[in-house]
Amino acid sequence: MKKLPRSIYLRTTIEVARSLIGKMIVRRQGTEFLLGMIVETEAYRADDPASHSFRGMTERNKVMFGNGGCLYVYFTYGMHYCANIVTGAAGKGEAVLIRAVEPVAGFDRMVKNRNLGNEFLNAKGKRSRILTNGPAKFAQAFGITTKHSGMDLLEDDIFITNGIVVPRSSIAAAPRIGISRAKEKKWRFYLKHNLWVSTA
DNA sequence: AAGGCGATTGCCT
DNA sequence: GGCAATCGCCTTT
Repeated sequence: MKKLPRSIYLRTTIEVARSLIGKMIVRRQGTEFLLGMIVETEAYRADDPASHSFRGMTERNKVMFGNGGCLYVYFTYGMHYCANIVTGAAGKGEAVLIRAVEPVAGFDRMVKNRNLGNEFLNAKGKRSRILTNGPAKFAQAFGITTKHSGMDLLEDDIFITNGIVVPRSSIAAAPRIGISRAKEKKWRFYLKHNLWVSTA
């Protein structure tokens, strides 16, 4: 499968967030490949009080100000990692948070990465939702930590390819989750009726 | 130098 | 539905 070109990530952040729904994120762990279909994203703009970049560049968020198409991973609540795709040209300070994916391949490895019990192996439907139905759950299932922050998605460890074609009418726009500012902005996008969406 | 809090999760009631 | 866990970063003294 072919990686999405850099130009995809250089469009407006809202457009990137919406168009990533249905795309496939691929993680190579040694000889294993983990695949997930992106089903939920959130856009964070530079002029957005809810964005880490709102008050300018800091040691934590400097990756957000790099070139579009790189990974920005941050650590929060003393225990969780969240993964974002940097958007726009270098210096802009915008990104798209990956909030949820539907597991497509590497299910057993995801179970191990999440430290879940054997009862989840080969789990189907509702029982497996908990694998990747939230930003920190996705990051943990895919083995993504701050060590990967700054990686380029046009390289071979973590990248994104075309997935399924999703009609615009199948994508919902809603307020973002877990923020205290700019709550009214409908910059969360998700695949309607999908079981792995965090609020499903 | 210190205090508050977070783009969350999982457990408990 | 409510709340503890847990710590690095950012803001304020």
